[in-house]
Amino acid sequence: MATKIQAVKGTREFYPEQMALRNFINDKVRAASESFGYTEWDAPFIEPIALYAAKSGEELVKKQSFVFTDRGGDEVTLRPELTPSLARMIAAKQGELTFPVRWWSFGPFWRYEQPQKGRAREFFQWNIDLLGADSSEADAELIAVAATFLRSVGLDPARAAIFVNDRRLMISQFDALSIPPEKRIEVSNLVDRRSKMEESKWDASALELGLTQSQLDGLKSILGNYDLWKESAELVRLFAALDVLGVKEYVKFDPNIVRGLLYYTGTVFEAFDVSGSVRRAILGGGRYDNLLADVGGQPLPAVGFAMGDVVIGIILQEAGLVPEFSPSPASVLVTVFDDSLRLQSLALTTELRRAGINAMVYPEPAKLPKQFKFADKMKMKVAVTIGPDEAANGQVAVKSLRTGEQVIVTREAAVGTIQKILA
RNA sequence: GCGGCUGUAGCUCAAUGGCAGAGCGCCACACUGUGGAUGUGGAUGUUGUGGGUUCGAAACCCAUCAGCCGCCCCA
Repeated sequence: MATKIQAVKGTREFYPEQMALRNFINDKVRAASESFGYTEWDAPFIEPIALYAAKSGEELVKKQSFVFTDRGGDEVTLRPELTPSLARMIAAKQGELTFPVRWWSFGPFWRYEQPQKGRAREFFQWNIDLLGADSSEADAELIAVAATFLRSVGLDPARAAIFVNDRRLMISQFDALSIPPEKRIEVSNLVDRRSKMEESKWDASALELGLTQSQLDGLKSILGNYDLWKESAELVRLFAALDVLGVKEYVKFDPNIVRGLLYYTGTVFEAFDVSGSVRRAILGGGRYDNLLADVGGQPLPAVGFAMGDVVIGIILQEAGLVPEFSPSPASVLVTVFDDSLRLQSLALTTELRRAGINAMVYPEPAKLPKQFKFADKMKMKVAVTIGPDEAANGQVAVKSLRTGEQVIVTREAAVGTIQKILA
């Protein structure tokens, strides 16, 4: 008995309809990236686990990686993120690359997580980074790329928004409250969780962390102050740049955005669907000026972000923004009337292909209703028939499946007639 | 890794311990040279999987797998 082997937990099978969505996202990602002058690149899909041990955080390495020992005895993992590979590849050619470097990538990643809506163990991720510039305008450019993508897929500012903050600003505010430097990470993590917790519980956690009541009050007033960006020279410059980049309506300052990753040093941002059912970030990123030096390269400022395909895919489907799926890339079906005429149908199909038309021929003689039903289900636009009458007169029957109109034309005029219908 | 909910026809779901069903879809025919509409007929299945309780289990119990929700983490 054949045993059914299931797909691995947390993976997705891409039937043609899902593949079309993946390609749609990929196409828009490419267009947004290239419109700002970014070049496509990629890294290996398997990497030494040690690559992530340095900077990615224990959670990611110990609990969320697909680790295994290869036949040579080396510990390797399916890549859980791209940035460490980027840092290595940049560092290796730091002397010969032309900076600033603008690179983007769209490829598969794996994380051993509990799968649920918006989260899979195997997913595709867009990464885009600008290395070698530390200006607010560089930060603004990445945010503008993100906004350009959101706009290009049809998500308007009422539906999707990018929230921005700056870690430098938050640190100066923490300092003003006399929050000790060693508590910054814990306080940041607490800020990160605030939107998911009840206020009283959140207050209690803050006090448990060792904050005084007046520090807590001060922190809450910071997190409620949406004009705080005016105190940051960097953010003032950033918003001025976003204005002339034409994406200001997508971007809002939010002091509650801090992001979990350790390596961010300045601007941080996250995009959310503000009206749908998915409560997860669409994309997230920021400035990470220390990473290159941390992996052994020369110090190099950098800014970038990443977007997974799962959340954006759900949002696009919910919003009805996915283009209608076309079951076949062929727009023309050539029917096969009977056994004696099948070669004529094959020959005509070949002619259509040589004229640049995607065309398929029914693979065997069958009742015409069956063949027409097939063409209809495949959403093809034209059905062509060569029956005994047409064959005897050197003609073909060309039917537009959209209008239902059929014309009999000479064999020589067939290609031109079909081209006219498809135009 | 932890806690909860769910799993029945291709899909959406019904059947609360007593013969496993409906709608949609699918196939055939009406229609031997033409799709969408309509009508008539037909097939759906190891009730996720394995065990247990019971005269009898889709239902109750245990285990396991998967999906979903939450925690953790994050794209």
